[in-house]
Amino acid sequence: MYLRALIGLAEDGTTTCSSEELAATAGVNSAKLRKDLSYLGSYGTRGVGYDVEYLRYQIAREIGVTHDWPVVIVGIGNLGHALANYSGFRSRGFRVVALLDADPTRHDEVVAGLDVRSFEDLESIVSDNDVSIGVIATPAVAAQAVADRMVAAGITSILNFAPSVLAVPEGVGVRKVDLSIELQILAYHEQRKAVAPGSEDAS
Amino acid sequence: MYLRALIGLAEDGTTTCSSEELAATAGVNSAKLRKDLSYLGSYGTRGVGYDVEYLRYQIAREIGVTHDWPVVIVGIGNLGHALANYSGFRSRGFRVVALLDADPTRHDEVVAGLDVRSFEDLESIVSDNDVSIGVIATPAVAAQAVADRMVAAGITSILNFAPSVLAVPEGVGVRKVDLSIELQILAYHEQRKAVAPGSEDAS
DNA sequence: CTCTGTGAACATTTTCACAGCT
DNA sequence: AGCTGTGAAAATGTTCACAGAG
Repeated sequence: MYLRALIGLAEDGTTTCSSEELAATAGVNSAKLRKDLSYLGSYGTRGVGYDVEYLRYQIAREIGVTHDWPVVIVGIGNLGHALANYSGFRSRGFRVVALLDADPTRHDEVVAGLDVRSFEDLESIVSDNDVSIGVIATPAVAAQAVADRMVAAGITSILNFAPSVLAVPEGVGVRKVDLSIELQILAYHEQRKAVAPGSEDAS
Repeated sequence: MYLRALIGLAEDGTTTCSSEELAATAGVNSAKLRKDLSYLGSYGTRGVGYDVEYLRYQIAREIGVTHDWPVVIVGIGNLGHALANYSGFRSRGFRVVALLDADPTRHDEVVAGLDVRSFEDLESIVSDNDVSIGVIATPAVAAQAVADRMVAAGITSILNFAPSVLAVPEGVGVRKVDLSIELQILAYHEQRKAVAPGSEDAS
């Protein structure tokens, strides 16, 4: 979040910023921002603030986005399509090296300049491109099998868009994005507003 | 999460479950699950567990997904496309009533059985369908303007996929989904593994 | 005099552990 | 006997408030 905020400031031509400004841009409290950044080291200047470019580089280095990470996407339905075309990945240091789908009728398609390949090619793609991050955009029923195969092929981080909890071995990282849960959270607050109008936060 | 886990159990024919089982399905600790559910009331039976259907209904009622929520999606690029077609919304009580895009060349298109309409129609659509939830899938630069217009039209909850922090009035709920941040978190853990192999969690 | 970096205070979340219901 | 519901404890996260650097 801070990295993105810094990139935004840099694009606006800002060279220096205070914790207050950066916190506002990122949408957090300035004390929290300073505490968070303090864990990385002392990259600010007292009485002045932070140098945007310098801090940006330090954060990028810390979180490991100074070099490209090759990524494979499995499941080229609507969501896989969108992910393959999502420019935010490329601009943030991720390079989609392959799109895989179990459905052979999709293997003709070219999406985002890559042709959709067979899921059978997973192992060779992973070893050839040294891939350690996989994205699952399949239906829920297929997700666990895809994850197992990814892990067997040597992938150690999985971003899961399927609405299912994945069981993976120790040492494999999984993050889940569930679009409908986000909407349900909004609906919950909507309902509360309707029932008891008054105190409500905007987070 | 618990609701989804319960739906999964119900589909498998399970009629009763313990906090241990449900927690495992949802991927959390059983004590946490019991504490969470206790805030809703005492819907379990000591010595037995929870009735799947009963608990499912109680949670659905609590979070407000017993009736349909009309939703509008603004920005029908790749992501908007995917969201419009995402079956998870419909099955979880959300009904996409309109797809809007500022680009007139897209107004011919029919996506997911709905035709893409002009962003100018926002106000009438919101009032005609009593919409209180809006989804922003536009580029970052357009997001704030779209949000402002949504709020003016009467929308009080926004799901934002654009990588920008939205400023909204008190009382308007915003949730943000940033796909590249999730990948960055995985990359961070990958880098840590490479540097200092050993203790690593699989969350 | 301004703004960072940080110990200490405060707040929230998670887990433990067990009383008590069925 | 088995499992929920829940106080109390532990862990974690956030904010305050100020010493001290520039």
